[in-house]
Amino acid sequence: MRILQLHSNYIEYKPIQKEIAIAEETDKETKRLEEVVVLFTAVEEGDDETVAHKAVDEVKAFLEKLKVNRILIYPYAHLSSNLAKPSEALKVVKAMEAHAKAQGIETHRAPFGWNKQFTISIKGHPLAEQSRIILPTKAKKEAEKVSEALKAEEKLVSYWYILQPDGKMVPVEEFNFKGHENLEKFAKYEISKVRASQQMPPHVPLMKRLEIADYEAGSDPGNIRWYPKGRLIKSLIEQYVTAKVVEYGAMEVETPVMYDFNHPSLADYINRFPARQYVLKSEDRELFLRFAACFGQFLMVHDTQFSYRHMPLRVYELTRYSFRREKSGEVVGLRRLRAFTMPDCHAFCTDLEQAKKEFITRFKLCIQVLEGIGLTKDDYEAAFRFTKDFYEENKDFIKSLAEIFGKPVLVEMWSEPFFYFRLKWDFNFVDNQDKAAALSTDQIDVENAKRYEITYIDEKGERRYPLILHCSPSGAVERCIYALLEKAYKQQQKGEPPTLPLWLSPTQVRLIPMSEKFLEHCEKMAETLEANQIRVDIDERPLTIQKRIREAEMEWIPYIIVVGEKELESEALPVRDRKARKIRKMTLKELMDEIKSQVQDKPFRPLPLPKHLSKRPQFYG
RNA sequence: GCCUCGGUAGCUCAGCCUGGUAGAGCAACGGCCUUGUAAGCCGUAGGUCGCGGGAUCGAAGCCCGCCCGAGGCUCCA
Repeated sequence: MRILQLHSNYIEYKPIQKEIAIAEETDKETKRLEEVVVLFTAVEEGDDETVAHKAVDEVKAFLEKLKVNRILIYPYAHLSSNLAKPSEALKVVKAMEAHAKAQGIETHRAPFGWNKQFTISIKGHPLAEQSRIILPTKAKKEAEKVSEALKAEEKLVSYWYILQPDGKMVPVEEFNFKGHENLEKFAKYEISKVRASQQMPPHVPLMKRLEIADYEAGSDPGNIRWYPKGRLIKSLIEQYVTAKVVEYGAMEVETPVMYDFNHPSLADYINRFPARQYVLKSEDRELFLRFAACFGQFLMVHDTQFSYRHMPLRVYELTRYSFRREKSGEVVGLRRLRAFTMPDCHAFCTDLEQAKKEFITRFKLCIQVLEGIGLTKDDYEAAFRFTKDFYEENKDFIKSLAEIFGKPVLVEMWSEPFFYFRLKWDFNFVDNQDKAAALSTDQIDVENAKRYEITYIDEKGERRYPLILHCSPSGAVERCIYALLEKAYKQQQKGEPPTLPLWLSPTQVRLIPMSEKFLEHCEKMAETLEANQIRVDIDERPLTIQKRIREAEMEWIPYIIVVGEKELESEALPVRDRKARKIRKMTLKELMDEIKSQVQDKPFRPLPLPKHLSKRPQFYG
């Protein structure tokens, strides 16, 4: 809303003719007001009652200064190029009038929708002429864009159970959680939303101190800056997940990050997905940033020729980025971001039988992927979510999933379908604040093929709609890193040294020469290690050994070797092994074999920083 | 988004209540030390006290608004 506020000796105005259909009724008499503050007001798109109140409140504060208590609200479109619809504008203007009257201000209002003639005399004092811009509080503006799914979710009724590996389903309040403390925390988090956090999430100081990632104040909250070490870790996980999904049989593609809000299939889908979007304007279009890879892939497959012979048809994209405009109070560290990297893999299946089979393949794939990243079943809990109907018809199938998982699973059952899927599972990491965050997930989608007009040709030559499985095999990559850091912190709380998996450690081996004399020997060792695809660096700074050891330990470096006189003479190196918490005598060859055996099936990238510590900048602290 | 708390040197923080010359440790930089497995010593430099406004002779400090972060609420594919 824009207001031109004029402290006037008098104003005279006269309605001449109606400009729009919804113009208010009025007589065409000349009106005159004296000693009045005139508010020429333009109502803009997105303005609402709250804005009207805010505007009046601001004006009121001003009136008190001027010691005036008479206003004229004068609708005046020419102040803005982004006007609200007349019907909305009239509502807002009326809200201003009502609120001003309620505040005890003598309030007059010129009719809305008329072409008017006016004469005004403005007082000359410094405060007589002012302009104001009142913006809607963000909440209100967003409320207009909240999807139907979000609204539906508010009304959603869930029934909670624990599904045991043997297939028995027990109401959650009857389940004995002994030995399943993590599941208990997860269930509480999901159901009662109770949590007892006194501290800030430990991964946040860790991600900063380890120079992995940090907040970027120059962006929107939840958009993260990645330092070289973090970029390496993230990149390795990205490569790993992609390799596993390709191995499973998916075709990797790339699709746009932004889409037309008014595209018919998309607009409809957005309303079935419980998330908020970033919206941006470009020329006359309203675009939104994707929150998953579904759009691009569906639009692509819509144009694809395929039959039952090609199915299940598997399409994959690593979205860098997916955007979700989470509530600001929810965005935290690497747990919940507004821009994140998510592998998203869809499988188009002929029928429920094929979908179920594929679902099981992917379920196993996800367990494997997380394991590779460094998260075992002990680190996360599973939730299965489905409609009652689906469960009744597919009991054995759901039981078989629980059996594969091998641990009790939290079940959320809905009496009616609210979303576009009928069955969904997710793996959830429970962190040091007892909060849960979903990692891998898969869903059976029964709606979107129709919505996007995706069809395949069946054995009889007829067009049919496939079922679509949506899977993120690892969940957001940032969230995996969050889970690894939180897990490391848990280790530390138990008195163990915190570690990252060896294949993700930015430095795998650090060499510390006793003095310059031994630098050359270190260089040779480093060359050998590098030739074997091991990330090695050399701390040749003129600091004490103790200090350099300490810093290497604080960086969580898995292997540290001090090189001095003895190492020139002997093959046996004193390797400080972080995990074993001791110095192990071994040859370089033995060390290399040990490392290779641990990282063999994982991708490799070279050291992301200068090899020599003396050449290395400090990104944080 | 709401409520509460916080934002002071690159980092961690003191100073704020009770207004009057901006502090420490770590890091950086310069030097000494030449080191055998988690902090050696001395020195130098480093600050729009988050941003904007207000009251005051005078603001890091008091008042108001905004931005960012944290905890809680809410929400969570």
